[in-house]
Amino acid sequence: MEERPESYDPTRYERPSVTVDVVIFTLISQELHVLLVQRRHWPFKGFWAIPGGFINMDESLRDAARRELEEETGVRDVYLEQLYTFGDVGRDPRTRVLSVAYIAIVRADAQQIRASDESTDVGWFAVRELPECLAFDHDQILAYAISRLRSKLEYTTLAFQLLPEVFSILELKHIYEQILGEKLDKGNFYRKIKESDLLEETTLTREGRGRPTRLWRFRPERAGDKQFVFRWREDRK
Amino acid sequence: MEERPESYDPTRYERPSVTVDVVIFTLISQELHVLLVQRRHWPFKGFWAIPGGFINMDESLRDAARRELEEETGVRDVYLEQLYTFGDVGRDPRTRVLSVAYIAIVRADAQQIRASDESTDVGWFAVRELPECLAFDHDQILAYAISRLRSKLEYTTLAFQLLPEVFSILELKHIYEQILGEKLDKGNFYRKIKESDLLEETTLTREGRGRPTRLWRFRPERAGDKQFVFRWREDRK
DNA sequence: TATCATAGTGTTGAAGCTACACTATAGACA
DNA sequence: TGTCTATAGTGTAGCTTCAACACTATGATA
Repeated sequence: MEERPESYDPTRYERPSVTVDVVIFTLISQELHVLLVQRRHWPFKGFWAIPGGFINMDESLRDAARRELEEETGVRDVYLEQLYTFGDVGRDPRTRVLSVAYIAIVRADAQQIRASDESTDVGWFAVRELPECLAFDHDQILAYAISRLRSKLEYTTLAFQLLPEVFSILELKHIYEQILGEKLDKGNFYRKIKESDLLEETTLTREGRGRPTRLWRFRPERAGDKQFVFRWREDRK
Repeated sequence: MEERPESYDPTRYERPSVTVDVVIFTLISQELHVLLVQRRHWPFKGFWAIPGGFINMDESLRDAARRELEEETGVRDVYLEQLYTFGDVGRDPRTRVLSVAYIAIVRADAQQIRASDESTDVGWFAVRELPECLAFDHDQILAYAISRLRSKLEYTTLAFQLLPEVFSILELKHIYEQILGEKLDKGNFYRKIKESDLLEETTLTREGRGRPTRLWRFRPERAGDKQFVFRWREDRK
C-alpha cells in the first residue's frame, strides 16, 4: 500500500462499477454451446452479450456469479470458476465498468430447463457459429473463456462435467476428439480411461444397431481434490 | 444482462472500491522471495501486506499493476500476470473492497534496485519464512500466488524469468529442484534442456573450483507466443 | 444361421525416459 | 610437470510407455 495520509478514506475515492459476467457452456447434440442474451437497451442495443449484471454490495463475487447463473438457467450447483477480470478504460460507454468473468459448465442433461426459449432474447450458440460481433468487449471475454476451457479440458477431468450423469466411453472419447480437433485411437482411449480408474461401471446399457454399450458414471472422489487427474495427452509440444 | 428499466444507469448503483495488489517474486540466494510492505495506518496497522493501491479511473487494471510495481521496486517490463480477483464481503473493514491480484516476477539481477531498504517499511521475505499473519485476506492471496507460481513453473518457461540474463544449466536445474522438491538427474536435465532449443550459448564462462561453467541465455522467441514450452516432467500423475 | 454394426481387447515395434557410468577441463599443490 | 580434486558435461543399456492396427465380442436383423 503506498503512502496515504493518516485520514485516508477509500470511500472518498472515485469507484468503478463492477459486473459479473458468466460464460455458460453446455453440450448440445455433441457440440459445445454457450449461452448469450440479446440486449434490449443502449448501449449495444440488439447485440448479443454474455449474461451478467452489476454486483450487490452484500454478496461475494462468487455469489453474484451463482445468482446470475441461476437467473439465466435456473441451474444451481454446477461447475463455476472465475476466469479473469476485464478492466480496460473505455470498455463501457456509460462509465468505468470492471467485469469479473466466470465460466460455468452445465450438464448436457440439465440445460433444457431454460434452454433456447423462443419467447425471450436468450439463446444457445455453438462455439463454432458465434454471432459476428458481441456487445462491449464480450468477443474478447468469450474467446478467452473458450480457450481456457479447451486447455483445461485437455489436462483435467472437466470433460466429465459436460456429459450426463451416465455415459459411454465412446461418448467421452467423442468429446475429447471435438476439443482436441483430432481423431483418437479407440483402443488406446479405452485402455487409458480404464487405467485412470475414474469411472464406475453401471448395470445400465444402451441398445442400438450393434453391440449394446456399457454405461459408466464418473467418480469425482477418485480424482482427488482437484480436477487435475485425467489428461488425455501427456505431451504438449 | 438481466432486465433493467429503459432508463437504467449504472452510475447510480452503489459501487465497490477496487485495489490492485501485486505479489512480487524474485530469487535471492537461490531462494524464492516475495516483497511485502508494512502498513502504517488503520486497519491492520503494523501488519505486513502485499503492495497495492486503489485504481485510478483513467488507467487499466494492468496499468495500475505496472504502476504499483514500479512504485515499489522501480522495475519496469517484467513478467506480470493477473492472478485472481478477491471479492468477499467483509475483507476490508472500511468499505466493500475488491482486490484484483497480480503476480510479478523480477529478475534475480535486477531486484537490488530497491530491495530490502532498511529505512523503509518494505522487505523481501523467503516464501518459506513468511510473517505469521498478514493484513486483510492477504495470507490467502499470497498462498494462492505461490501455488499458482509453483504449478506454472512446472510446465512453462517461467523459471527463466527468475534467473539473471545469463546463467548456467546447473543453476537452472537447481531452480527446478527447489520448485519440484526433488533431485533431478544431471545428464537427463542437460539432454532435455538442450533438445528444447530454448537456450543460446554465450561466449562467457564462470570459473570456480572445477571445470569452468559455460553460460547460456534464454531465447524467449523460441518458446512461441506462450510460455508453455519447456515442461520438465511430462507426467503429472 | 449369416451378416452387419458397433463395442471392446491384444499385441508389436518405436520412442522416450531413468539411472548411472563415463569423459572433460580447470586450479591447486607436491 | 604430473597428479589430485572438483565441478562440467556426455553416452548408453534397459525399462516403460505409447501409437497403430489387427483382432474378438455381442446384439439386431433378415
